[in-house]
Amino acid sequence: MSTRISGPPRALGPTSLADVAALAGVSTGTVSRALTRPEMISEATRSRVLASAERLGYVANGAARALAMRKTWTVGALVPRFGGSSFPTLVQALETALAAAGYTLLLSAPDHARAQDPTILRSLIERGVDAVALLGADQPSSVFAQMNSHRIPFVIMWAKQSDQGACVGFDEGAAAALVIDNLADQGHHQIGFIGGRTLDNERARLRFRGLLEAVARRGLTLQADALVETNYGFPEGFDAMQQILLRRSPVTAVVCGNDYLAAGALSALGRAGIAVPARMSVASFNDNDFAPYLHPPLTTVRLPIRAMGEVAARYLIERLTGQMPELPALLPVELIVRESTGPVLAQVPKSSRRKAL
Amino acid sequence: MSTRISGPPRALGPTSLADVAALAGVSTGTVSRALTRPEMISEATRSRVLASAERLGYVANGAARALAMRKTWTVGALVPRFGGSSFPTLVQALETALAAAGYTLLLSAPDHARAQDPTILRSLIERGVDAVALLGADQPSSVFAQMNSHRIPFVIMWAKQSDQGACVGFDEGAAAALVIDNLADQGHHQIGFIGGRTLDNERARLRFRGLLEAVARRGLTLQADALVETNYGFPEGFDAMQQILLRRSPVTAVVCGNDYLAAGALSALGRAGIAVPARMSVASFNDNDFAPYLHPPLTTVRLPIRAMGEVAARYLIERLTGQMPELPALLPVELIVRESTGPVLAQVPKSSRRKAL
DNA sequence: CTTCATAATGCAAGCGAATACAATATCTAT
DNA sequence: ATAGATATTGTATTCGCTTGCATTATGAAG
Repeated sequence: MSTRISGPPRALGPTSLADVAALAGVSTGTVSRALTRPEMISEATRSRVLASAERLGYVANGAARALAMRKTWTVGALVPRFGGSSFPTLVQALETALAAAGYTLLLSAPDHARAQDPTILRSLIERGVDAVALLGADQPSSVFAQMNSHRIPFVIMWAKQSDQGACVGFDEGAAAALVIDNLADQGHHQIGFIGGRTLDNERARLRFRGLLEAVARRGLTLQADALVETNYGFPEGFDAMQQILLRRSPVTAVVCGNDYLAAGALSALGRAGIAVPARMSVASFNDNDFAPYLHPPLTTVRLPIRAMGEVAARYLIERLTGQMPELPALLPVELIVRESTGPVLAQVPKSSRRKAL
Repeated sequence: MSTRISGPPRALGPTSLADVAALAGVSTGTVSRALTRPEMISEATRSRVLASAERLGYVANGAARALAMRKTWTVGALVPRFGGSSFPTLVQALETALAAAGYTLLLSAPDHARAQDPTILRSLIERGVDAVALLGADQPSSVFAQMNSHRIPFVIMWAKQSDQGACVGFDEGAAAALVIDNLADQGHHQIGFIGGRTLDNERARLRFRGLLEAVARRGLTLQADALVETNYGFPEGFDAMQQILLRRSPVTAVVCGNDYLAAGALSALGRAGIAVPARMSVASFNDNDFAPYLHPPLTTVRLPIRAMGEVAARYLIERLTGQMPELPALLPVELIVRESTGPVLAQVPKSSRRKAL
C-alpha cells in the first residue's frame, strides 16, 4: 500500500485513517486506537491525533470498520407499513420509490431531543449512505457542510427553496391563500389560528408566515386573542379551542395548522355545543384520511405528502446515476371544501352566545 | 490469503464468495461476476455457480461489497419523529433505546405488497445487521431459517409467544377479557365487533381470537350481523358502523379493533343521531392520544406499545453483549374506562330506533 | 490448419479500518 | 546504572468482495 504523504486533504475520496496518521506523524494503528480505545494511547499523541482528525474532517468508513470488526452496530427492523399521519406516509413513499431502484432506506428518526444532534448525520455518513433526504431546511449548517464535503447528494423535503440545495415541496403561501380566500369570500373577518410551535418547528413557522401573508393580502389580520401555538396533536387542538372559547374571542373562523389540531378543535366545539359551521368555521391543512369523517367533514388543504417522497426519491436516484435532474417547481396543493366551513351568519344575540361556554 | 478447501459450510463465520467459488470449482472473480454481471459469464458456469451459492445459502457481505465498490446502495433519511399511531410509536421507542446503546436502526418498512417478500430480510442481512426486531410472529418460515443460519439474534414484537424465538408482547386474551367483562357486567349481551383483516394481519387475528374466547367465557357470542372485518382506519370504521346500523342489528355494544376504527364508528353514530353510550356502547384497543377527546371520550384498553419497543431493544442489546436475557413474561394491559361505554338501557320503542338509520 | 478477434475465466491488487504481535520507550526497584 | 516490568507505538495481516489486466478457450475467417 502506498503510504500517502501528508498535505491538504486529497481531492480524491474522503480522508482515511492513513491521512490522519500521516498528518499526525504516527501509524494507522495508533490512530485507530486513539479514536476507539483512548486508554491505550498516551495523552500527548492522542490529542495530536484527535486534532489531525478534526482538521481533516475525518469520518470513519463504516464498511471498512464493519468488515474488520465483523460487526455493524446496526439493528434491522421489519415493520410492515406505518399508520396514516404525514411523516410515516412521506417516509413510506420515499422507501417504496427507492426500493424500486434497488436502494435501501436507512432511517434515522431521532426523538425531538436529538433531532438537531449533528452526530446523527455523522452516523449516517459513517454507514456510508450514498445520498440523504432531509426533512425541512432548518438543519444546523454543519449538516450541509458535511454533506458537501463528503459529496453526498441530498435533497430537502418539505421546503420551498433553499440556497443550501435542491428542495421538493409546495408553496405554503399558496396553501394558506386557498384557505383564507375561501373564508374571506364567505364573509369571515375575524379569524383565529391554532398552529404548531414556530420555535422549533420550521414547517409550522412557514405555515404561520404563509397565513399572515394571505391574511394581509385580503386586508385582514388574525385575531390576537384567538392565536394559539401548541404541539401538533389531537389533544392540543382540543385544549387550544377550549382556550379560545374561554376568552370569548369574537372569531367566526379558526384555521388549524393540521388536521389533528382541527379534529381536536372540532371535538371541543362539539362538546361546547357550538354548531359548525353555523357559529364557527374550521379549516386546516393536510387532508388526512380521517378528514372526511369528522363531523362535520373537514375543509382542508390537500398537501402533496406522498408526492414529495416520490419526487425526492426520483431526484436522488437520478443524481446517483450521475445526472443533474431538474426538480419540479412546486408540487400542487388543493383546497378540499367540505362542511366545516360556511358563510358567516348574522349576528347572534349575546345571551345565546354565552351558552357556548 | 489462505484459499479454503471446499466441503460442508465451515462452522466459523458465514459462507463467503471463496466458499462458493471452491464448491463450484471456479475463482472468486467468476463467482462475483456470475452473481452481479451475469452477461459476462457463460451460461454453464453461471448456473453451476448459482447452484453452489444456493446450496451454501450464500449471502453477500454488504460491508465488503461497499468497501470494494465504494457504494452502499443505501440512502439515509433524517426525519424528526413520527406521528402518534402505534407502529411509529413502537419504532420510535425501539430507535431511541437502541441509539442510547450506540446502535443505529436500519428500518425496513415495505408497503403491504412487499411485506412478505423474503428478499427484504435478505437485504437487511446483506447490510450486516447485528440483530433484527420483527413485528409479529407470522413471518414466512424462511425468515426464521435465515436468522438462525446467520446466527442473528432477533426478537419478535407484538407476539405473546412463539416457538421460533423470544417474544415481547402482551396478552390479547387478557385485553379482550377486560373489554368484554366490562360490557357484560353492564348488561350487554348483544355485542358486535369491527376488526382488522384477519387474513393478512396476524395482530388482528389474535385480537379476534382473544375476543371470541373472552365472549365465550361469559357464555355469550358475538352478533353475527354485527361482525365486520376491514382495514384499520378511520374511514373504514365509519363505513363499518354504517353497515351495522343499516342491518338493524340488535347490538347494544360494538367493540372495535383499534381506536381509529372506533373513532370512525363514533363518527358514524354521531351522524346517525345515535346517542353513545345511551343507545350504543363503543370500546376499543390502543388508547391513542386522541381517545380521551373523541365524543364521547373513548373507553379503550391501553396497550404497552412504547414498552414493547423498549423491551425489545433492551433484549437485543443484551443478546449482543453475549448475555441470554430473560424477557418479562407479558407486558401489562389496562382498561381505561371513559364515557363511550355504559349500562344497557331499557328497551326502546321500535319507532324511535328506526330514526337511527 | 493457422491467425486473429472475442468471449470466458483467472489472478491479484486494492477498498479502509481493526488488531495480534513485535518492537521500542519509559519506569521501577534495586 | 541495570534488569525486568509495563506502557506506547509500529508493522503487517486480515476481513470479503470488486475489478483491471493477463491469460486461456472458443470461434470465425482466410
